[in-house]
Amino acid sequence: MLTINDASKRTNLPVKTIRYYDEVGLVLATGRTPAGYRLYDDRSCQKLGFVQRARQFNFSIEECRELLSLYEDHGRPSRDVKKITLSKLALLQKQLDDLTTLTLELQTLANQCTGDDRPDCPILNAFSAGPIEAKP
Amino acid sequence: MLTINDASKRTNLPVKTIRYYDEVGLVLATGRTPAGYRLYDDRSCQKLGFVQRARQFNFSIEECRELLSLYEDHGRPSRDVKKITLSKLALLQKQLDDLTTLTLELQTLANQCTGDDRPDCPILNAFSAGPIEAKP
DNA sequence: ATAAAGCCTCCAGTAACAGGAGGGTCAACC
DNA sequence: GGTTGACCCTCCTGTTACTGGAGGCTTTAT
Repeated sequence: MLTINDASKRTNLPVKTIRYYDEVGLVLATGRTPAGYRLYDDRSCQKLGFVQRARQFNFSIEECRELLSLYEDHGRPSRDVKKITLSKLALLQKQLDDLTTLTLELQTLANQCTGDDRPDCPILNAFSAGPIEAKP
Repeated sequence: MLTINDASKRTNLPVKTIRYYDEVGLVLATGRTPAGYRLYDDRSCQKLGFVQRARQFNFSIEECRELLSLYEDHGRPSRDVKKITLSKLALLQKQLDDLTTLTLELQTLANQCTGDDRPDCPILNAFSAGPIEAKP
């Protein structure tokens, strides 16, 4: 059995985060010492790692909870997991598109700006006037 | 002079948001009626629009404050604005890269998953095992 | 006169933790 | 046996940029 610090070292998750996951019931501590110290075993460390990777994929805590329960249930059809994943993927795709547009527009503005002592600035002009048209 | 509702209609910002910007001192109401109603003029509406567009470019409230003060100061060198913009651009680029990698990896996993009744699922396997290698 | 719409302030909640205060516990060392 | 130092605990606050709602004026229209 590992202390929270050992579990932290094994998973590379901050102690605070592990405590938080316990608090919200996402990954519960396996047990407690008589003094109240949290204890973790291999299985719970594995779950912590699972959550960590899912979080890196932008899955929310609630989505992680869902994935984890599917992960725990060995009879579940892979269809369920794929469905969640695909909807998350669609969301990521939209974020990606938005961010790309944003970056392009801002880049256009930065290119147009001389960046010298003169006060005239296309960036501020664009912000004060309205939506931006990016030139290719 | 416009009421907060009129300003909201003109800028397409929610009333709550305009009130919030006043509260944090980002765009102050021009004045108040004897009854305490906020009033906005053309200039403040223009500032609201400015902030709205800057926010769409992922500038934080604090960054908006900075940009707004540069915007207000007509003698400022465009260098200052460009500097802020470029550092923001670098940040956006990193977000973009991360998101791209993420999307690719998740897509790879989704493709590998049959999504049927069988319980075997590459997505969950990957999450439980460790980092993912995307196959081209 | 009254009803509806609009305005106000203040409070709570959101996501996912991070930081810190105040205090108990454990192992080692002298 | 005492004491340091590293850990651990809970509880509280703060973060970002709002959103929603309660309770209560004010204005406008009928």
